[in-house]
Amino acid sequence: MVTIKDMAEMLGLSTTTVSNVIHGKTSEVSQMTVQRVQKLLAEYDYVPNINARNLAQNQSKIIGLAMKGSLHKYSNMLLDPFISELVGALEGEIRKQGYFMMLYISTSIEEIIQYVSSWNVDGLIVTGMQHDDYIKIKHRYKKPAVLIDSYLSKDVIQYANVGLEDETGGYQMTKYLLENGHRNIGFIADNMTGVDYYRFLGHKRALEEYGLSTKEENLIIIPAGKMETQDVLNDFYVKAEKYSAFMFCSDYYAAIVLNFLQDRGLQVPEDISITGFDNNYFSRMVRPMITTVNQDISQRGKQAVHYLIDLIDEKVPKQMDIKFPVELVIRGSVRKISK
Amino acid sequence: MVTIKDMAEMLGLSTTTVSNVIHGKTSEVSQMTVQRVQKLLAEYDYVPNINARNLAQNQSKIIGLAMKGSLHKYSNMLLDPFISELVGALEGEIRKQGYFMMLYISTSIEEIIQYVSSWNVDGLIVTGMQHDDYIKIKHRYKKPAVLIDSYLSKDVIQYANVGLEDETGGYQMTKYLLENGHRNIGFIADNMTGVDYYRFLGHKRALEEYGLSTKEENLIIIPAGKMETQDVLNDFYVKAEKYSAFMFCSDYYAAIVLNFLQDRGLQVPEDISITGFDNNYFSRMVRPMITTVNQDISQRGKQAVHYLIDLIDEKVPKQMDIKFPVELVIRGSVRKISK
DNA sequence: TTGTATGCGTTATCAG
DNA sequence: CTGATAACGCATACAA
Repeated sequence: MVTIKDMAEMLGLSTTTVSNVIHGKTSEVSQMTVQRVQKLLAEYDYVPNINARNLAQNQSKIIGLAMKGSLHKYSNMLLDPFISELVGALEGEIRKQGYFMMLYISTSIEEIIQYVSSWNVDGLIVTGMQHDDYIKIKHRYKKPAVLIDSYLSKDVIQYANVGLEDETGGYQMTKYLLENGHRNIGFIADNMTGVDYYRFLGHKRALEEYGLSTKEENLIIIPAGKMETQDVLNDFYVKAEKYSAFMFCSDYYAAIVLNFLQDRGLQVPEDISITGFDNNYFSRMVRPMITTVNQDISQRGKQAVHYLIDLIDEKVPKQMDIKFPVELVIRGSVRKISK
Repeated sequence: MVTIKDMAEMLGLSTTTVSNVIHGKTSEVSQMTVQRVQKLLAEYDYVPNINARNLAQNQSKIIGLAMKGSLHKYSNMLLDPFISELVGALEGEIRKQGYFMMLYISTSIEEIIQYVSSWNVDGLIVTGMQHDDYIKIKHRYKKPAVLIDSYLSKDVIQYANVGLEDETGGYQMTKYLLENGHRNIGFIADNMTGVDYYRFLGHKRALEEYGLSTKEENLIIIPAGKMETQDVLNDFYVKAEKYSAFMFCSDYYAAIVLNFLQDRGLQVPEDISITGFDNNYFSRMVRPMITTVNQDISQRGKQAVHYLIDLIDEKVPKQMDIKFPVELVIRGSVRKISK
């Protein structure tokens, strides 16, 4: 590993001059030396030591991606296509902008904060976190951060968030079901915070427009990671009697249940209608394809990275809350009920 | 950001002593001071600066994951479930072992080498690379590396590889098809190097055991990224006439084609049999579920990380080539042809 | 146009 | 048991 000092000695120059050439500050160096230095640089495959550079400049060129892992610890979060698409999109954009991405997945916020501080991360993208967690982070991590899919109240804290029109998505999908004659709709989520809660609010609003109220029993919460268990799936088979449609908060869950029910002999949409959310390949891979709500994850990932870098460069206000649009994608998993 | 120096001053101690306490070298420090230091450490949320530590120790605690990206640059590699499961598994294990993962995806080996050297990465996991690329890396990166799914010749260079019984997988699947009466089998891959080539060799061996030879036209190579284009898919529809089975090198491709053909009115397996490779959720999500070859990606990822860390600790030989077993998973996408 | 000197935060050597 | 001091590689303010 050849260093600036090595080069300088070989050339009989100072490290300053070599460093200047490396950084293209050629206005301060004579043509001759520039050429001599560059030649040697290439010859020896000089590569800067990032640790040293970061230490000297008090930066890191790292953008951290903080994710609070789910509780069942044996899970691999990247199996969720929403997460993997997001991570891939973020990674690509971060590298394109000359930064590096480091993943900080942990069930403990404290641990995440430690890592992030330790690496002196220049900026943070935070996903899957709600109020309390984010307050904790803000308390100890003072550099820029951009949230993805968080719902916080502006009164409490300044934040930048790249979100989605979740409420609208829930509303549109429910309205579509209602228009198709459905009156007994089961709404399924694995939590009632953040994103899913707002989708539920949209659901509720649509029902109310039709003079219907949300019965408690129609809200079905399945703990994360339990959807693929036999008990839960069997229960859906039983419930399919009672409902005319199941409305899921993710294509993933929708696809699993759709397959299970059809394997058990029910027909979608003839016996039961099913809808998803996300429009990822799960919704396209099953038959019938699932009617769902489209969101452009890659676009949102890019936006988050851009905003974060602008924040790092102090070119942009600290408070920002953008909601990306959603769009109903009608496919074959919903039946039209005639009176 | 509080530093060791700050703490030392506050306590009227030297940085050495504080550093010793931090590292649990308490045998060299009096009980009293240990306690005083630890109290302050906790009080001020002391977090070490990793850049400084790495610089001083000439290490990084980073394990790099080098992936040569495919040529069509707008793609997000993590959309491939094989990649995302692998990345997730590696990430989890790396963190568990006290290291951090950094992703280096690029179409240019030179760029990857630069990044890796620059960050002074302690060890490298290399995936999707064949002979020439790896030689280049070895030439400039002198620290430990573990390959995943590479086929190199031992004569040329020492390497550690975590592979799969690809040849056996190709053999078993083909034999299964032959036993079920199939004689016109199309073998589909997106390249003929590495993994897919060995699967093909197994395919060939099984055919030969049955006294059949591999006709050139039965080997169908679809350029990566083209599988989902209409032209290619239509072509499979036409080809379905001629073959009784399509044997794919990945569940991903198998699932896409299976859905397309059924949407066009063919029946799987009645009209055409289809097999996959990997046993990931693509093979389970479609109907009929796809007969495939199982591999345990997470297990392999873990193994790779363990071996790499042992290599870093110099506990293990530099040459290693392990092949994980495969297993036929019989499901419903292959028809039995009676004479 | 080039060089000197210093600091970034930590670890490690060696002396007290 | 504790403390000076140097070293890691680079960037930069300031001098020459």
